[in-house]
Amino acid sequence: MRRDVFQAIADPTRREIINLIAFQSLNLNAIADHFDMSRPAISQHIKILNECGLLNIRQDGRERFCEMRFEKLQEVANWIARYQTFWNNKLDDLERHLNQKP
Amino acid sequence: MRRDVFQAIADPTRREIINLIAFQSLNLNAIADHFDMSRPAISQHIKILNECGLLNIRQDGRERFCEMRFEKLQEVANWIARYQTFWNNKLDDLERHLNQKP
DNA sequence: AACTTGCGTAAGCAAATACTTACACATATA
DNA sequence: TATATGTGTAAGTATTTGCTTACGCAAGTT
Repeated sequence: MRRDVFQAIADPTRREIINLIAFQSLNLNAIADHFDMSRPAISQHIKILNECGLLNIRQDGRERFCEMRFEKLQEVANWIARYQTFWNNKLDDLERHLNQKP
Repeated sequence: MRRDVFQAIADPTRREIINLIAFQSLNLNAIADHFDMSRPAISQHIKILNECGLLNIRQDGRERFCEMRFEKLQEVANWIARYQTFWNNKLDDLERHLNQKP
């Protein structure tokens, strides 16, 4: 059972959940209300997001509030950024080449 | 059968392939040599990467060279950037708060 | 104390995934 | 022409995934 960020954000439902809690923390039922899916299904998705560090769960009485953790998403951004730099330079070179006076 | 970038980069082997061709285009066998896996397996991974637009295939005689296409990876970066902005502001606010003179 | 609410988890299941081997086929080389 | 090389694809398979329903349990409410 792989459990990394790339795997976690591969699922559209989980990306939706991230989108929901990114700007406000919500409890599990509030999240589940947004989906045409059983509550346990959402519970399992949240478990996965939690296990790979994309969210924190704050217990408040019988409710559990999901709070986004951005650092892990940043890891993905960093992975992409490696190529981004190289690619931007390549595009710059191309542009310079095209702008060369004949 | 879903076929989007998030799904494509979820697999570690495919991320490795991206890493290999990001800086130099390689033919299929050259890519397959890097893995403890059958050539057809790699062929299938490349098919997926191709179908979701992460690479181009340039035919040269009997060889097929895989060339990275960065734009699709950029889509993932953009998705993350939405939260990045929000999150950075939050961190800035926190920092300002901590730096406040008492 | 009984009931409601919010949730986790187990069991079951269909579909997807990531491989394998076997084969086909075009392109180069002898 | 015969052979080697580079590759795609089909079929088979074990494992993983994403759901479901059923149940249990602790925290609040009556």
